[in-house]
Amino acid sequence: PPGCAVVGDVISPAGEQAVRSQPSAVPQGSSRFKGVVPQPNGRWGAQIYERHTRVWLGTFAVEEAAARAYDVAALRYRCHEAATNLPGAGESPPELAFLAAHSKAEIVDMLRKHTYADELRQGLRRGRGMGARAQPTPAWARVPLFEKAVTPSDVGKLNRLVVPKHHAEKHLKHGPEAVATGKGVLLNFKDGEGKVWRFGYSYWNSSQSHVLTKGWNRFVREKGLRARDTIVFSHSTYGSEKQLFIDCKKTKAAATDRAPVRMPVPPPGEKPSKARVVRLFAVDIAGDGCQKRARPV
DNA sequence: AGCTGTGTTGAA
DNA sequence: TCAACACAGCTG
Repeated sequence: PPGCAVVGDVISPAGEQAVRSQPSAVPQGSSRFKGVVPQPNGRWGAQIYERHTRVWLGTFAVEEAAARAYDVAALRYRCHEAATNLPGAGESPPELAFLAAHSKAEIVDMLRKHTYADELRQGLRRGRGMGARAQPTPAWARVPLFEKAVTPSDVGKLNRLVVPKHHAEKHLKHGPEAVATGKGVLLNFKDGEGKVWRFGYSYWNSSQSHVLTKGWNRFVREKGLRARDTIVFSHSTYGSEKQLFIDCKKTKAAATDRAPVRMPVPPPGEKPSKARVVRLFAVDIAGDGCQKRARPV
């Protein structure tokens, strides 16, 4: 049966880009959706406010996608009182449980990376109601593909990882159409914690190199990846769906060169939840949630 | 070079 | 709290 390939979408086939007739700023006027703002290039941004500050939810090619992102964030931030855009939002108890099982920062991160749908689906599959956190795939369920010790430029400002040619051609083959268009593909990976990462993967003629591009810098930041650390690629052993994995082996850091690990888009007023978070039955129990609370105006 | 997402403002 | 507008600086 169609096992729903998770592996790669072709990057926006360019059919969706609305034709911009007027070069003036913000030609779109405004959106009919709450939390959705037009971008100068005809795309759509999504944002939600909390505590006087804006939390950016990412940009989207289609207005409805931005509206959906706002809905998801609103359900997580405001629970029942959430005013949502699209019909049916918030009517799925499993999704609500999934939302409750993740911190605001995690949900926002998924929205900005466009991995929310994937992670929700996988979370629900692993299911069990509220326990729907991502889970690591054990080593025995994977087959190693290749490793690379990252170079300074791999973790620098270039926002790209050079994949050694022989490894790329053997393990990360992408369709010829993707190469032809020069656009590349988007590849989903999972890390050791079961978190989904999405990277652009393309071939740069200028440098004759296969590279992981879009999304790579985020991975570097969040993992605190530094030159000479090693990243390991693998894929699942079972199923024909080659779920890809990426993990990093940090080199033993000298006491002096600790890298500050920055967390992704920490919305103000909330602690990032990566490392040790107070969690009970997979639910945050810090003052983050939607418990009833006296609400003086 | 183009785009994202922040700075900022004024209205609701 | 919210979106309009402008644009610095990040990203592909």
